Amino acid sequence: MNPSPDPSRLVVQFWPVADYDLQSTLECGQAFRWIRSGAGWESVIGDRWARVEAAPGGLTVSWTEGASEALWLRHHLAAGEVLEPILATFPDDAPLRSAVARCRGLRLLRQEPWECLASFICSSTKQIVQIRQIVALLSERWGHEVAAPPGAVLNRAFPTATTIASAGEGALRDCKLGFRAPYVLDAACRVVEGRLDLEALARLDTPAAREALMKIHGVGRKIADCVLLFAYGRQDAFPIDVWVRRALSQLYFPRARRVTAARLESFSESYFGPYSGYAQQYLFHYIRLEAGR
DNA sequence: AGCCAGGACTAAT
DNA sequence: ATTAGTCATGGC
Repeated sequence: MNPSPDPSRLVVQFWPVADYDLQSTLECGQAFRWIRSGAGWESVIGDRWARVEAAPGGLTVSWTEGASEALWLRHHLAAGEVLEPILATFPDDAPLRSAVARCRGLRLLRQEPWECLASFICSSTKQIVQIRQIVALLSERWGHEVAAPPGAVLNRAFPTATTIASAGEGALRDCKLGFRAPYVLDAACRVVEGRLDLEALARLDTPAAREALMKIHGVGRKIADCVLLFAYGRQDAFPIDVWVRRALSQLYFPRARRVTAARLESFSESYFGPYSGYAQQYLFHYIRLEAGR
């Protein structure tokens, strides 16, 4: 069953794209399966291997299947999106000016809903390095092999809901999911049994889709918003985690002793505009970069 | 060694 | 409607 990798089918293209900060985009904590590979990164998107490297004026991209255009990869990377008008909608304030100055070109990826959902259920009270490790373990043990060139750093897809559902809780705990194991299992069972239709979510409005996601055990407001933003392109979704809460409190309510979650939520809904989710990701990445210095 | 991590759930006010 | 305790596990 080994889809024998055929190096001759490796396609390499240069894509001209303005305003693309590849490192910020792939390492800002929105996705967990882009792995460093020399001067670039590798991943498996759906069931296709891909590699990306920053180049002057754009991206050098390679893949192994479907020789012509790789629209799936262009879509995932948001390489056709024009960033300037999005950034122009941000409020003109000091925090966002600093954030954009620091990581202009950061883009929101468009991820597979199931992988995104399962990954973010695993994210609860975990550091990003650990989430990446969990996702790698799950994929190595339970993902099916995909065609990849010799020497590729990874060659397995993220496991399907069907596979996870049949894997069992113990097998998931072996991948270091801890107390999140039954949550991911529950989500997988819902998908397999048709009680959760991830494709149908795309046709719901954002509040209805959020409500449906939050019915899954282990999915609260924050994780639901991550899935809405990173998988369904709902750029008005605004995930508030510990870092964003810290950023909003310090940068926008510096005098307040304590800011409630409800206050931050209503502020985020009214202040940041139609691309608030984009602004959120700039603030998230920015404050983490600052904290790491 | 102790605190924190892209939280959510439950039980108790 | 808020609040404390609990859940695994590892980085720093």
